[in-house]
Amino acid sequence: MPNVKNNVAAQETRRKLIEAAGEVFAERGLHAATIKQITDRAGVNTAAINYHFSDKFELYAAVIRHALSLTLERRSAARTMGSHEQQLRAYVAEVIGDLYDSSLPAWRTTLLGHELAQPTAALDAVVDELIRPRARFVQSIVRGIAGSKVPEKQVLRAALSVWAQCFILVYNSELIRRLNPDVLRDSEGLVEHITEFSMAALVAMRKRYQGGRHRR
Amino acid sequence: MPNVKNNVAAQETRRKLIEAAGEVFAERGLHAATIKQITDRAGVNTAAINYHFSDKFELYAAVIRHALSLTLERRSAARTMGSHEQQLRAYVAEVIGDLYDSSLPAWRTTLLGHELAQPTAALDAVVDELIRPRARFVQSIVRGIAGSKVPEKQVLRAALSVWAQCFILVYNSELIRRLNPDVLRDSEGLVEHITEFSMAALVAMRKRYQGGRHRR
Amino acid sequence: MPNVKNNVAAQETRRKLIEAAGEVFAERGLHAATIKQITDRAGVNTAAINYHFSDKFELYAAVIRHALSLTLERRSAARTMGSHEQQLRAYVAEVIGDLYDSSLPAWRTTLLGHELAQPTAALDAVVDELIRPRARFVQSIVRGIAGSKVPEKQVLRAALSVWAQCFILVYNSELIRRLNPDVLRDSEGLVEHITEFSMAALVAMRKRYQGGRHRR
Amino acid sequence: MPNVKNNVAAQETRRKLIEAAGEVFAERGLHAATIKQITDRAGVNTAAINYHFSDKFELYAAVIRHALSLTLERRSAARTMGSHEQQLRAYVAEVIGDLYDSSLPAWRTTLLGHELAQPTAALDAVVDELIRPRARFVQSIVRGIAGSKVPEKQVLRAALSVWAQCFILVYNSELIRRLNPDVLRDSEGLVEHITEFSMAALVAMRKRYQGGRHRR
DNA sequence: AATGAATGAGCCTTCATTCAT
DNA sequence: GATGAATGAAGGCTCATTCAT
Repeated sequence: MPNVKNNVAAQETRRKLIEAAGEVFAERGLHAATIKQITDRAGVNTAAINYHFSDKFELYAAVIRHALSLTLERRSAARTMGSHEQQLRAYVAEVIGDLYDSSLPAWRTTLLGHELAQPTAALDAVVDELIRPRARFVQSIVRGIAGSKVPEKQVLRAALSVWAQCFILVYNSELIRRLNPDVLRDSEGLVEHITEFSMAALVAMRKRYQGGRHRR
Repeated sequence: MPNVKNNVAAQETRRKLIEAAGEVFAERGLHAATIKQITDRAGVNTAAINYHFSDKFELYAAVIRHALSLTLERRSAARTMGSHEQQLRAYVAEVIGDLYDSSLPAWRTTLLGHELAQPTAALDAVVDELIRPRARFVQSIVRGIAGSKVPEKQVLRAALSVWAQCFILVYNSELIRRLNPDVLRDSEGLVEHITEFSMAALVAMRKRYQGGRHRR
Repeated sequence: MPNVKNNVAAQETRRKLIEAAGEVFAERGLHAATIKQITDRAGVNTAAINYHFSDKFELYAAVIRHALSLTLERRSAARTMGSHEQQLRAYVAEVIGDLYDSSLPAWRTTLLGHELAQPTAALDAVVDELIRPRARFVQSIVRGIAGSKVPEKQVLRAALSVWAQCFILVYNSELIRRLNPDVLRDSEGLVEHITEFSMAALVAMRKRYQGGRHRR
Repeated sequence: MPNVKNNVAAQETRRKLIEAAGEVFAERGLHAATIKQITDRAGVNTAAINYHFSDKFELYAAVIRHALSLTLERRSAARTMGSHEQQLRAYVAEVIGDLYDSSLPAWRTTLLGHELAQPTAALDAVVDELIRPRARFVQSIVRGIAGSKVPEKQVLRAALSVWAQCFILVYNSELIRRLNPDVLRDSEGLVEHITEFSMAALVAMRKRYQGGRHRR
């Protein structure tokens, strides 16, 4: 039977390690980060990683899982209610809001961005649990707005167009910051813009396919 | 001073090293890639890297520069001619065409994608020479389409929306392939979609700001 | 001062540790065996070894002492009775019987064999308490059979010849098993063979030195 | 095409490493020996082991192979000539002579003794190339002396008796030295003793089975 | 220009041991 | 008496780099 008090201390050590590892992995990447950098930042001994996570890669996987759970917890309950436009706006707000939620560690999106660019074995979980469901959700909204006349292929492309505008901001925010830091300052303006930009395009798409007047 | 024959051989060795390094860096990333993997693939001795590039990082920088030059050479002369819509279409085609040009090494966009996600000192060159000019060019097209009434802030956001749709496909193609491989099959369809989607949104934006009827 | 109940539990833990350690040390050797392997097999906590034996080497010494005591307990009372040949047979049976006594743990002879091949500080006890007394005893039997005319040097050599035949079987049984597994199947036949083989040689030696006809 | 001069230097480094490793492995055993102890004694860098032998275990295997080849080279050409007794004497002299050949490194038999007591993956080669052929050869000599009437089972046991007397001296010489150092002083006396002791026993065995007077 | 050999620095990991409970 | 947690020391190995040729 585990000692309760020690168990609490152990959980605290795990937490400190994951936090420190998240920062270091985000700064340097999986390979360039060293165990010593992580344990120094966490204020524990090097061997603690082996004790709590077996090895460096298992720690990395735990960090990714943690980053994932933090992001998933933000899922808005309100995003399936209201008009299509309201749903779209809610979704965009949810995704972009990730960037501005100061209660979440800043390394989270950076680290997931790395993982998406340079997949390790941990990628599958990220895609399956985070990316794909969001992409699917966008597809359903797009279908709702564009109407049933638009062929599936076009819906997929349009969903990609919508999703890309959000994805770029979250997972390539460092690049955006370099290109155009001002654009990130106004979170609500961004949400509004992406929603209107996409709505206009989707409504036009709907019209194009209404009454068989579509070109292709 | 090296004689001509040796110089030719040396150039050939450099070329082989850059080619091999491009592949290995794209597969594993800067830190995880080892010099031995690169020299083995290039069929040369380990010491050759230090001889030709002084160290591993210089080789990496040379590879990035090479990838950059290959991409920049594709710049279409036609993209500044014709109507705004034609210009937009030409631009989208140019960027997306990167992915489908089989005369270029496949590791090129992957490697640049890594660099954008996990910047090294080489990032500045990539942003300055490749990304920023393209972003600026998109802004000018967007301004042309949206008209002078639209505030600069909105133009920047709209340019981001257009640019994001292309960027995602090129520099996160591996992710797109996982999510929805079919969408990448039809290059021309993609170009057409992005152009129409963006045109519709931009035209709507123009209209919204015409005659002072705009909301914000 | 520990109470009785705990003391009994403590003795049980010690016993389990020695048993488990015997097996693991026999399988892997002193250095390759790890404390975790031992405590896992014993079903106790890692710290138990330090608590009961202060350190790994003390545990090893305790295991050797235990193996020694198990072997010494087998000493046959009958081996000093009867004719010289009977004594010899009794001795050979006693030593070889070690291998076939299923009430003893199998790791015992293996472990002692390791210790003899790669001495640690524990070797002295093994030689002093187990090996040397047996070697001396063989010498006395050989002297009894060969008679007083045979010079001491020859008796020592002959004792070595007798002792070697038994020693090999017990402490290199794994090697014998690889070379000729059948020979180990018939314990009684082995005892009989070694006795007869040695008796014939010793009797011949006695004859050679009788009446001053010896060569050297 | 490898540079000849460097190649010679590389061979010299390999030789120094094997020599040093032989000593250290013999002193401490495979696991207790450290790479640093070996490279320090060889006067080379730690990484040299990786460069020349991949890893510690491959070095160990190379050392065992080297020890084996040194021992095998001593195989006497004369041992299959002359009478059975002469053959037996030649064989015993060959095996025991191993111990007294000062041109051979002293760690050789110690190391092989360790390997026989605590087999690693390298054991197979030792048994197959060194031990088994010698055991077979002893069997053939024993058969020659004992005659065709003696059943195979008895020949195998007798060969074991002969072989054990030599084996003990060579591969447990450290133990013998502790028990009775004098006996090792006179190499020729030992050879003579083992030959005569065994001959007497084998001749007696032959007689016992002649004319069907044997007991079992 | 090119290469085989060698090296120093550093990394991940293991392990026996200790500490607090 | 027993244990979960933590740690310091050390080991094997990898790797970029350098050196001599």
